Order: sequence, then structure tokens, then C-alpha cells
Amino acid sequence: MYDLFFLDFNSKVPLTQEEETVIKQYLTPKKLRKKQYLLQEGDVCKSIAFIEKGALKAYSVDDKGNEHIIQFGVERWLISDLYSFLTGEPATYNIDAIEDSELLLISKTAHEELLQKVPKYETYTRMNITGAFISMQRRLTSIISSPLEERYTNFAASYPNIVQRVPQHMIASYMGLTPETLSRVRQKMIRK
Amino acid sequence: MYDLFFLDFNSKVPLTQEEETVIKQYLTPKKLRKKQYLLQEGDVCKSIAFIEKGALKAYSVDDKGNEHIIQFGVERWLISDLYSFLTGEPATYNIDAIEDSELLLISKTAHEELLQKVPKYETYTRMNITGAFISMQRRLTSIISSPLEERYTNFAASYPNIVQRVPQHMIASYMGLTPETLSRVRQKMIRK
DNA sequence: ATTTCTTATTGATTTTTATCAATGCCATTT
DNA sequence: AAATGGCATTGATAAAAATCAATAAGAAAT
Repeated sequence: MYDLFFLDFNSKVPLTQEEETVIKQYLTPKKLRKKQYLLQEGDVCKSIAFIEKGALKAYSVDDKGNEHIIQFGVERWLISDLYSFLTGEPATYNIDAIEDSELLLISKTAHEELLQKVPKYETYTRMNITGAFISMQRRLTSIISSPLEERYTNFAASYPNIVQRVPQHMIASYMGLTPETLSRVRQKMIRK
Repeated sequence: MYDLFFLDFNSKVPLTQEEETVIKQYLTPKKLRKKQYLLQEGDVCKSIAFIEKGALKAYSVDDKGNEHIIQFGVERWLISDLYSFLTGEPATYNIDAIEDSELLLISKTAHEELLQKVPKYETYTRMNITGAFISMQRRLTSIISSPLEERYTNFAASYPNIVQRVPQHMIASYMGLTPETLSRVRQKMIRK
């Protein structure tokens, strides 16, 4: 249940056995069935979730009821509404499970105590957020500067596992397109 | 010359006098004239820059020679090609000065030694990157989910100083639009 | 087994945005 | 004072994407 988390942690910041034991005490396992919410817009985000198994999406919903996916999460990734988590403000995103999932939750108090007590946890956090920043910057660059086909190609090349596991209309949402448009872009590409 | 930097640092993580002295030794002041490069695509990004004065932009250039601005930076902000800085890979962004600017540079070795020697520097870094992540996430959400007018309104409300200081065609670039389109969007809004 | 739901595709049409081209303004330089 | 370059606006047209609507295939539920 904790395997992937510590695999990931150790790959970034090697831990002693004692440190692992301390950290483990702050983690709360949670299982989520497909379509269940981890977080609903308007609630305060109480935790950061490490994904041991499964797939989730974070998204906002506009006036017309359309979902706009801001982030996918699969094994070894973290998912959260970080702004709500850190400030205690109501969440602007929803998070739910695309597949049955197994998570490790880090609550606000756990997060704060870990930052205090385990210096390596701060390093781990810094590395995670840095990685997330860089990949989001890539995504943004691609959106503002690349033609559609290239954007899809890039995405598919960067996240082949997501393209396989997730329905196309969600990919379209993630790219800021309608499902119809993405379908047509793919047809064009296939014809080549 | 160092005032803003330590003002910002102390507001996030209070420092002792000794710590300030240590950190100061790792900072290199640099002045940049309008239009001068801090970084050119293809070069390795050698530093993170804290902006004491002025304004800069980070951008990529596409096949047709169009600039796509990924980030603006003004006083109290950091600017860099973080991926290049951290990995040593060639930069994919250019960074240059929109106005005459004064910077404090943190080199790679300075960054690494500071992370080692001054725990508060790691905290400061973590807070900075977290803030950058959250605002970029907002920007991305706005791009994939809001109509154009709203996006411009949001941007202008969030960064009034940038709207004032920076030519409109750069704002358009930042929003992923042509200057003509942004001009028309603004006309529509004014008429209301 | 059949019904329901989700998903993907396709076509016709409208809306949005980009492109191309021209103009005028203002600030700076000469 | 005239010339230059950077910038914003406007118009006409083309291209891209959204919308609306219909169909069909597959998976899941009853």
C-alpha cells in the first residue's frame, strides 16, 4: 500500500528506515471507486493525495456545465487543489476518480508537522512542486505557441499511458478543445 | 540594491542578520538595458534572477518568428528558465528586458550551496515555486475554460501594473492571441 | 437478452480568431 | 522640422474551432 510512495520518495531523497517509519505515520490510506469525489468545488481541500493506484482528474466546471480538466493524476503522482489546501479557501476545482483508485492522503497538519520535523520532506515537496511547475510550463507553452496537431502529438508522446487509459473527450477537455475538434484532428493525423 | 530581495525574503521567511550576510554573498547584481538579453534560447540558463527594478519577459519563438510570452517579471519576482537551470540542458526560452532593469543573480552553485547551508533558503525557494505554480495554474484554467473577454478582465484585474507598463501586443502574446484580436476584444469591452 | 449509458465519429452551419493590408499616432532620433 | 520605428486600430477575407444534430459501436447495468 505504501510501496510506490516510498519508492518515489527514495528516488528523489533517500530516507533512513527511521525516517520512513515517522513519515508513514502521517499518511492515511484511502480507496476511491470510479466516479467518486476526492474533492468538490466549494469545499476546503483537506489533503494532498499521492496516487498508489488508479487515475483521477482535477477540473473546473463552467456556467454551461462543461468540465475543464486542469490536471490528470495516475500512479506516482500527487493530486490536490493546492491553493485551497494551503490557504483554507474553498476549492475551485473538483477532483474525482476516473478509475478505482488507492491513495495516500497527507492532511494539512501532517504536511505542516512533516515540514517541521523532517527536513527531507521539505526537499521532497520542493522537488515535486518544481517538477509540476516545469511540466505545466511546458503545457502552457505548447498551448500558446503550437498548432493543434503538434499539441496533440506532444501530449501523446509525453503521456502515452494517459492517452491509453483516459477517454478522448477528457483529453480534449484537458487540451481546451471540444471532443469533436479533437476527433477531427486525430482523423487528419491518421490519414497521413 | 538588495533591499527588495530581503524585504521579500523576510516577508516569507524571517532571517537573522547573520543569515542575511551569508546569503548576500551569493548574490550577483546585474543591470540590463531595455531590449538586452538575460538569456538566449540554446544557451544554458546559468542563473535565477530576482528583479529589483524593471521588467522582463520570458518567451519562445516559433517557426514563423513569432514571440510567445510565457512569463512577465517585474519588481519582486523571479525569472529564469528553470528547466534549463536545473538540468543544464539548453534553454528553450529567451529572456530579455522590457525596461532598463536591475537584477540579483543566483548562480547554480550559489543555489546549491544555499540549499545546503541555509535551510531557510530552501523554504523560501519552496514558497516561491509554490506561488508560481498556483498562479500559472490559474492562468491555465482561465485559458482552457473562460471566454476571451473574461480572460482579459481577469488578467487586467490580477496584474494591473503589467497592463499599464507593457505594450498591448505583448499582453496579446501572453494570452496566446494576435494583437488584432486583443485590440478588438478591448473595443467590445469599452463599448459596454 | 435487452436496455441504458458512455463514447466516438461525421456532417452542416455558425462563430470565433487569424491573416493580410492599410492607416494614423506618438515618441525618439536625426 | 523631418524622418523613423514601434504601436494600436480598423477593414476585408480566410482559416480554425465551436455548436448543433444525428448515428453508431461498445461497455455496463438490469
